[in-house]
Amino acid sequence: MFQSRTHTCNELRLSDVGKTVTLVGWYENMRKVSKNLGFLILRDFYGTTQAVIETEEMMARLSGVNNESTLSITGVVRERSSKNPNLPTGEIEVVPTDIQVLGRCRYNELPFEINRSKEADENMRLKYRYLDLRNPAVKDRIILRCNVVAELRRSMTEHGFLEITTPILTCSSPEGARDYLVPSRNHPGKFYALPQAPQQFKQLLMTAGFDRYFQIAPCFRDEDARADRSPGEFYQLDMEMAFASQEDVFAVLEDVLPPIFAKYGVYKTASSAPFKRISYHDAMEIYGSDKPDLRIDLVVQDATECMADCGFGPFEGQTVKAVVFSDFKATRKVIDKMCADVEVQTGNKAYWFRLDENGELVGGISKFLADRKDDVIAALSLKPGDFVGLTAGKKLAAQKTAGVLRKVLGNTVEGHMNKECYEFCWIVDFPMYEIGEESGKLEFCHNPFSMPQGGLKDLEEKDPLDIYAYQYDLVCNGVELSSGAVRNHDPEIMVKAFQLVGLGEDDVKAKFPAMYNAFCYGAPPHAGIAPGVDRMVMLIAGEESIREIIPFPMNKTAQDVMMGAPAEVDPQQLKDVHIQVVMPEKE
RNA sequence: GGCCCGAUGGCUCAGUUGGUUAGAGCGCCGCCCUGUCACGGCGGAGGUCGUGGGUUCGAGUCCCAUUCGGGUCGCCA
Repeated sequence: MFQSRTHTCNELRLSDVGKTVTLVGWYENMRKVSKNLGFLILRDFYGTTQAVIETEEMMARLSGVNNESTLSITGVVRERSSKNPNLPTGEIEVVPTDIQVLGRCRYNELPFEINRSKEADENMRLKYRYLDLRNPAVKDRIILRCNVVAELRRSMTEHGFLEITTPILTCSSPEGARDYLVPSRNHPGKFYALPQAPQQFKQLLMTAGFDRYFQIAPCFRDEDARADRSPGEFYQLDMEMAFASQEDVFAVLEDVLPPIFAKYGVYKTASSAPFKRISYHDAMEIYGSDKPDLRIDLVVQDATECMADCGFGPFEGQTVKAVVFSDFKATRKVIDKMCADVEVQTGNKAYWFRLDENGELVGGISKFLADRKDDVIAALSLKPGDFVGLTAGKKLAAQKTAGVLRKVLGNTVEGHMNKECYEFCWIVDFPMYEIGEESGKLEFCHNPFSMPQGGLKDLEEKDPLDIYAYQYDLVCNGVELSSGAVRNHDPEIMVKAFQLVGLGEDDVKAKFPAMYNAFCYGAPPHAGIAPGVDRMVMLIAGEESIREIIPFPMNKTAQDVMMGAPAEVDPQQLKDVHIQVVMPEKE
C-alpha cells in the first residue's frame, strides 16, 4: 500500500520548512546537473514541487524510471538556496528519504511532449487525450468549464429555476436535424431517438405547472462539425418560464450571464443589461449577419444605386454593398489577403477602392468609377483616407458577403475593433414565414411553434411574409449562443399557423401529439431559450476550437479515436435489437 | 456531397528551378557537469518524404488518382 499524501504539489511554503511530508504525482522531468545531483519535478492536479536528488541511493531509485510515471516521495522540506519566484512552491524543495514508483510509464517516448501537447496533431491529441489533459494548459480549460457550469447552476437556482432532467431515450422528431436512433429490443422495428433538445419536455413541464425550469441538457444532433460546433453531442443551458414574455426571458439572462463572463472570461468586461436589441432585418442590413460582432464599429451600406451601370461586370444588375473603413492603413498585400479570405469563407468575391489623401479614387475597381466620383463620395459619405470594400450579388448574398468582409476588415486592420470585451445583443423579430428556395412555397422560417406576433388576427389578415415571430437569438462577439422563443401555447393559433403552410390540424397532432394534446388542457403562455454551454465556455476561455473545452471531444468526422467509436458490434447484439446492416455499395 | 489548405524521424517544421549523402529545434539514448528551474556541454540512434500510378536520365519537389486530417459551404427547426 502506498502512503497517503500529506500535501499537494502546490501547497508547501517557507513556513513548512523542516516538516516531513509525502507528496504524490507524476514525474515530470529531472534536471540532472551531476552524477549525484538532480532536480526532480513532481506534478499533480494542483501544481508542481521540486525534489532535490542528492544521494546515490535516491538517484538509484529513479534509474530506469521513465518520465510521466507516478511517484510517491517522502522527505523533508528545505529552503532552497536558489529560489524561483515564478513558482508558488519556488522557495522550498523536498529532500527525499524515500521514493516509491506507484505507476510505471512503460514508454520513454510519448506521442507528444506533455507541456507542448497543444501543438501536436489533432488526432494524436484525441487518441491520447488522457496524456493531453495532463498538460496544465489543457486541463485548466476543463476546470474553467466546471466553474462556469457550477456558476450557471448556482445563478439559475438563485433566480428560482428548478433543475429537472428529461429523458435521453425519446422520440424521433420530424423537424430539424438528423436524429441519432436507438433500436428497441422489446419492440421490434421501433426506435428511440436521442433528443436534439429537451424542447417538448420543457414545454410540457410548463403545461404541467412548473414555473421556472432549467437544465444543463445534453443534446444530440447527427450533423457535420465546425470549429465552433462539436459533432454529435453538445450541452445547452436549457430554460423555460411560464407566464413569461420575451422581455422576462431577456431579463434573466442579462442578469445571469455577464457576471460569469466577466469573472471567468479572458476579457474582463461584458455588456450590462439591457443588451442591445436588433431586428433580424436591421442585423442583415447593417451588419450583413444575423450574428453580428458588435465589437467592430463598421457598418454595411447600400451602394447599389451609386454603382449602377458603372461598367464593372460583376456589379451588373446586382445588389452592391459597401463597408467603409476610415483612416485605413494596410498594404496592398493585406487587402488581397482579406479579399481572398472573404472568398474562401463565402464563395463570393470582394472588391475595393480607396479615396486617397488627395481626394482621388485609387486602387481596385476605382477606374470604373471615374465618371461618378462625386456621387460615390456623397452616397457613401467618404472622407480622404477611407477604404471601401464592396460585395455584389443577389441581395442576401451581397449582404452576407459584406458581413464577412466587415468582420475580416475589423479583425485584420487596426482601428475599428475593441477586442477586449464581451458584447452581447439580442436579434429579435425574425420573420415567421419565408418562401422556400427549393419549393417556392411558403414555409416556416424557424421554429413552427413560436408565437406569431399579432396572434390569430394577423395570421388571418396580414400577408404571411409580413408576420414576425416572437423568436430571438442571443449573440455574443459574433457567435450565436442561442435561439429562443415565446412559444405558441394556443392550439387554435397553432392550427392556423400550420394552415398557412398547407398543413392541417391532423399534421400538428401527428407530429407533436403530446404537446398538442397538452395545450388543449389549459396551457400557460411560456417562453424560453437554450444558450450553448460549449460555445459560452469557448468564448469565456478565448478558444478558437470547441474541442479545447470538451473533456473528451470527437474529431471532425464524429469519431472518438481514443475509444474507437463508432464501432461494429457483435452479431448477437444486432439480432437482439432486430437490426440488419446493409452496407452502402462502393462506387 | 462541393470548395480551400495540409500530410517529410517520436513531436513541430524547413527543404530554392526537378539534380550528390533529405536538414533544424524539441524529445529519446550514452558520456560529462555539485544549485538547476525551457539547466548546460559533447556524442549517438532514428526517415521506403501518406498511398498508388505517371512524366523524366533523375521526383520530397511536376501531373493524375486515392486515403487521412483541418477549415468552409450545404446542413445545424
